Amino acid sequence: MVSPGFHARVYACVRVVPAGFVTTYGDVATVLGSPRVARHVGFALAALDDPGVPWHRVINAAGRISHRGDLVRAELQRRRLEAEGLVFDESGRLALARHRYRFPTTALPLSDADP
DNA sequence: GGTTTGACCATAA
DNA sequence: CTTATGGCCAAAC
Repeated sequence: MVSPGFHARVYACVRVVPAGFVTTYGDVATVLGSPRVARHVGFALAALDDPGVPWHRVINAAGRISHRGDLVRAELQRRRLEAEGLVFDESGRLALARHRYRFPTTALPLSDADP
């Protein structure tokens, strides 16, 4: 992969998140190098067509599921997260502080080029 | 090619 | 707690 598109990088990051943990759009964007492209992380996942990518482990900074109208997707996401042991509180949020996955500072699947 | 759009985020009121 | 606003930048049109 010599010319990784933005989507491909998003998928690579999400693929790293282990089961039982979650990450946020902003975190993924930050790991990719720009904390301001959080929207594109969601945009990339919206166009996702790879069952190997655990898209359900990506939530927003508030610890809630971003459905943006698609409640069906949100319910599926919540179900998958609960199946991995995550627990939502009464407000529909989950303990981000406990389950947030920390991306390694090195050895990320983005090392296609050196800064 | 410019314009629109978005599974967001931080801040302010 | 909620709503409003500005910013951001890669795809789709």
